[in-house]
Amino acid sequence: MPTSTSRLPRAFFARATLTVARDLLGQRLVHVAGGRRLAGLVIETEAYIGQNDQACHARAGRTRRTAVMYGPPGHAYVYLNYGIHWLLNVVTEREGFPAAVLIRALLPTEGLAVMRARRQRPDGELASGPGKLTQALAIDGSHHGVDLCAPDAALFFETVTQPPAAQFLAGPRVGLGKATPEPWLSRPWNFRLALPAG
DNA sequence: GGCCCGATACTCT
DNA sequence: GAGTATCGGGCCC
Repeated sequence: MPTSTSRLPRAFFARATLTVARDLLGQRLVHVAGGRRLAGLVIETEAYIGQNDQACHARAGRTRRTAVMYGPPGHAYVYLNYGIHWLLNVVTEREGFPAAVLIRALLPTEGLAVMRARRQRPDGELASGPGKLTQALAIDGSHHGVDLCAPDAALFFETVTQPPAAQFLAGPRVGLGKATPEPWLSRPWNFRLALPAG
């Protein structure tokens, strides 16, 4: 039972990326697909901040793929990784500055039956990774560039007034290739909630 | 439980 | 043509 139905406004995303990444933990990502709510609490995020960040896709400047990251905050930056997996990010900071938060894991809360059918995996692996959660919530390239703050958006974040009891952890970003130089490789820009039993 | 490795397609050099 | 913000199967403890 949702404790609130208010959506995270654009002002939430128009802040420092590290702040947004931390504050997104415990909030709810919702995709209304086929008339059903597919939703989960955000339990892991990762920040990618600006052209100087050598792990950020915008490190080579503005290209066709990264143009969305230079746009207004609150929009979805979705891209295909390894030719197989869609990864969902939310654009942050002011328009013109390329930065985003990667949503890396969710705790599924609504639409479990749909997610199980889509994933064909144990419940603990429905959305426990960036490629897994997009498959579970039916998020793909068609969502690239969509405004998550639009009143009629089918994909959006909801405010959770009672986040789950969990320990907050920060650590280095995951999955960066060896090509990523220091200090960017070890910046603790990965944030997660360690839930008691999982 | 762990490690290794192939899949697969898109972006930019 | 190389590299990639991953996943899951196969294999071996």
